[in-house]
Amino acid sequence: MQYWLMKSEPFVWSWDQQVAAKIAPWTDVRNYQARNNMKAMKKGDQAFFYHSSKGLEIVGIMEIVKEHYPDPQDPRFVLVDVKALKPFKTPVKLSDLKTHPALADMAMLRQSRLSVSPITAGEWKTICQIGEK
DNA sequence: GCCAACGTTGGC
DNA sequence: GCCAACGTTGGC
Repeated sequence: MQYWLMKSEPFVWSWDQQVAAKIAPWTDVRNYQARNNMKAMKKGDQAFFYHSSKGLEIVGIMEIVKEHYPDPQDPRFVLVDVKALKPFKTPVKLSDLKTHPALADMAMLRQSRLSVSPITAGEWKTICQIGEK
């Protein structure tokens, strides 16, 4: 199983909307590196939901329920379907990620503009421990 | 609102 | 294929 982090601006698509929608496609990724990460996703993989621009925190965990398929808006890009699994008790702030020594190599920190990035198993565990406190 | 860090575009 | 100019993302 692989782990991911997916960013969304909450005023465009928020965690609460994701929860209400149950299963929804992850749309509007227009970056090839992010797309390639989406193509690498397998059914059953888990992903953090991160609120960018406003919030700046990981708010919960999602599961990939359908692997990549062409984006009808632009066939060069793809969609995956995701489902909210559970919210964090304590959202994990960007500032927490930045200050934690075990997370210094996180892909999203190294490349802040990448909207879909891989998370290692170790990073996943560390972040979940903070979020479930 | 600013700006750093990228990514994309288009002329050559 | 290079690179300057421009556009976008996203934190501050």
